[in-house]
Amino acid sequence: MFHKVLIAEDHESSNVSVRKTLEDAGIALCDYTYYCDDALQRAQKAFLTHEPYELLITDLSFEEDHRKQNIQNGVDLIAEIRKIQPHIKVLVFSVESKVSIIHQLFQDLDIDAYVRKARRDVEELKKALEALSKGNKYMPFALKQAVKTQNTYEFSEYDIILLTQLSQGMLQKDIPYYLEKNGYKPAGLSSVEKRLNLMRETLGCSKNEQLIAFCKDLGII
Amino acid sequence: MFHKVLIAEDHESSNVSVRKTLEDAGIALCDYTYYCDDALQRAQKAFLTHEPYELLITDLSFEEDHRKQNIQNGVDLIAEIRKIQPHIKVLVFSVESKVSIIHQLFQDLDIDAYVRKARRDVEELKKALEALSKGNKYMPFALKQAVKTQNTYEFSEYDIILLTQLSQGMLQKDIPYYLEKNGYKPAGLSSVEKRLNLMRETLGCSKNEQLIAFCKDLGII
DNA sequence: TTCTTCTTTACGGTTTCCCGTAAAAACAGC
DNA sequence: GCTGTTTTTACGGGAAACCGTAAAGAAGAA
Repeated sequence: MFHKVLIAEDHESSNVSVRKTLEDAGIALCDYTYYCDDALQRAQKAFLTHEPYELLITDLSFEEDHRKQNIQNGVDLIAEIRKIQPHIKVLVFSVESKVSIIHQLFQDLDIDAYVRKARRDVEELKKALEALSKGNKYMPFALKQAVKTQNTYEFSEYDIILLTQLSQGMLQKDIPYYLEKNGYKPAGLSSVEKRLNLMRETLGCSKNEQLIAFCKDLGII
Repeated sequence: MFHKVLIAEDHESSNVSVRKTLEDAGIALCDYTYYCDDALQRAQKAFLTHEPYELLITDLSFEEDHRKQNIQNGVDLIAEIRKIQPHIKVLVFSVESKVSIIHQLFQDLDIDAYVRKARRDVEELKKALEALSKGNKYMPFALKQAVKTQNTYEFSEYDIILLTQLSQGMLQKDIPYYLEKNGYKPAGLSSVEKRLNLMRETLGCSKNEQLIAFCKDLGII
């Protein structure tokens, strides 16, 4: 089992639970922070004093408040800590449920475990710790419970620009001008129409209003 | 301070933290459930044996899983428990941050406290318990401020029907038929147009897409 | 280069939406 | 009953969106 663990989690209630879980698992030395910058600082210090953390447990989203932060989310935090300590194990603990996003964490950041904040999350945390301490990865429900809906459509940056502008009240016919001014291509009205049509078609939306509502629900815009 | 508290919270980690917070506050008798139906059942039983709960702490959203539930969210749970025990105090503990939704909880369900899952949530829980035990309500600071500055526009049931239908892809011109079929008045297309126009005007939206996005953000639809 | 293929744009017809005006209906008070 | 007010509906012109098709352009391969 691990000896020295670092927790980065802004929600106090989650932070407490993670700590308690580690305690129950017999991990005595566990430090915690509510901000990414603090976490990085602690990791740096621990590494320099030759007492590095073996495991980082972090959330993905951190809320902004009065304290200005350089690092504002878990992904960046992981990247920064890995720069100074490439082989630290990482467990991500978050509410995120989109398979594609979780998959990216394993693929791009090479994280070691993902536990979703959900009904049995403490139980899962324990299992994940178990697996990690044995040198295994832990990616539980990720591929099993394929998240609901046929959200197979991949929204491009271009799509999101269109949706954002629409949702901010820009007329469709004015979007070409906006696109051109900001250097996005294609900029023709027909292209805009075609793209919107494709999105509606793919997602089974008959009108733009429905499309906007759908994307709002997905948190894309 | 309270003597008997019931917790309904599906996330195990949050559930644990709330329990620990109550414990620290010296509340010995605290039961917890991960499902709404279980919570209702316990409340019923406690009430019938003349040992009712004094306080309900509940989340708003409960995730579905293999266990089919009659009650699927905190709002319904509160309503059901209040049917049998109208004066039970209620503290809602949720990630919801939309002012309009929280405001509705106080207004329509007459809840006694709201604590948002966030950076200092355990601290806030303690304060809320303190306030409640003294017979006070506990509102997040942001809400008190926002109550005044909140957009004065009151969404009627009729408005929400229009917005909902639009967001589900119904053509504007088909809405009169729908309204008439379901007995809503007025049902004329002009009335629909006028109402939508008023909403856009009042909320500073130039297009329906923007209106839908706005209302999605507010959590109205 | 030329040819092919794919992407982007331009254009026209149709539908839907937007908005103003006016008629019709509902409602209140007398 | 009548009269004035408000709400609802009907209608019509113009703008925007929608949709199909065809032309223009870009990219790649021979």
